[in-house]
Amino acid sequence: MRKNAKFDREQVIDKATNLYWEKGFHATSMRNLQDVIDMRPGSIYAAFGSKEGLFKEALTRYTQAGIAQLVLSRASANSPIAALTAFMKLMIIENRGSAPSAMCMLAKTVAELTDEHLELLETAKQSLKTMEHEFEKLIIEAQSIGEVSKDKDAKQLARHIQVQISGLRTYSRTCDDDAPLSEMIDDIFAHYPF
Amino acid sequence: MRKNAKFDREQVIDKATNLYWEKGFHATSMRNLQDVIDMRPGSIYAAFGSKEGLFKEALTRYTQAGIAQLVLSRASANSPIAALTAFMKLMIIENRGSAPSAMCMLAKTVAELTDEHLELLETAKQSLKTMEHEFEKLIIEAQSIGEVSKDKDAKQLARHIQVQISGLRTYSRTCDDDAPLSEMIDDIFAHYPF
DNA sequence: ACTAGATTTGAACGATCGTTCAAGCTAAAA
DNA sequence: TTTTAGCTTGAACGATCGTTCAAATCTAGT
Repeated sequence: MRKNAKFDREQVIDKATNLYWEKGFHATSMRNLQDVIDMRPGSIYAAFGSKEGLFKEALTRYTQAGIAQLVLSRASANSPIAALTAFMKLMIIENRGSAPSAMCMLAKTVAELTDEHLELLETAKQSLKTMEHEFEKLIIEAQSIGEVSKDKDAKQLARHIQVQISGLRTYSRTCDDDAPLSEMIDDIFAHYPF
Repeated sequence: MRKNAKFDREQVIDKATNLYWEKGFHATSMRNLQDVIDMRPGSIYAAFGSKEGLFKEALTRYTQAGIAQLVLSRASANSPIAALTAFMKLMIIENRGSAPSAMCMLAKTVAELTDEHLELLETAKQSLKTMEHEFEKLIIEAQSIGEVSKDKDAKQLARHIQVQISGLRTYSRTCDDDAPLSEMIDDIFAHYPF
């Protein structure tokens, strides 16, 4: 006993996440993963159980990274709404070229998977709800400092943001021009329901 | 020659479209398709060339059906905006249970595919642009009858609708409740940018 | 240095993938 | 009725799929 795994679990999950994010669940083969994370099948199955198991960890990792990025955006912004704006521009515009996919991995997953992979589907749905709740917390903060009216329903506003992100990231796949995207993001917080 | 194909090409493409729409390109196997459309591989390849060829025809068929539905909505509505509202409620809420997927097949395709299937990806992107243009035509009609201000940019409004549809259909995958969806659709045309 | 137990390796499994094609069938033309 | 050209059939192809496991390797504890 006592022999510890020699691979860096976090690094491996990161690489797997990027591949899954780029190609989707079905188009990613275990052999693709073997190459990218530089592990042999036996080790992968010992560590993660199955292709689904590794994907599930990738979803979790992706969600944690998303929340961390939102926290980071809040830290470097002057207000909650400024943070949300910066976060959206980062996800939708700035990272468009460098990220594995312009799509949100969670949205891409709920779009791709069916009941055939119910557990993964539910995990992705739950993660989207988690992100929505993080948006809601920022909106409540905005209300507490008077940046957003207390008359508004924070849940409704959070839902609105979630819809806009999904819509804009899908739309960004069909247009190369950044300008309308940036304009639309600014408009979100300048008009109803804000 | 003289011997005609005995299968009904339109019916076959319809069935293939529904299967591709439900499962996506990669998760749909030629054997799944063989079962659903009741043709043997040789006939399928003679008629459509490849899995990609059949998918391309499915995308085209799906787009034509979408446009036809929009025309139908316009015919039974009193105004262009009422038509757009009805169309969105139909796509996003009413057909949610009966359609192969809650997602738009075009959005699902641009989310799933990468440059590895460039031709299909471009076809789907183009079809989304086509739908957006159809929305624009309805908005211009709305402007001509005074339902929408002529000061507004029809292209911008059409883009806005496209984003809302993608966003709402993705969101509808994560929530079972129809009420917020219906409310959000009504809100689109009651507030900025309309 | 030796042992023991965990990890890693990579060949191999049966299943399924997209696709092909020779043979059989069918129906219009002769 | 025979011919003939196009359509249909389904077995089969090589490739690749997700996964397994016995053997080799490694390292902490003695």
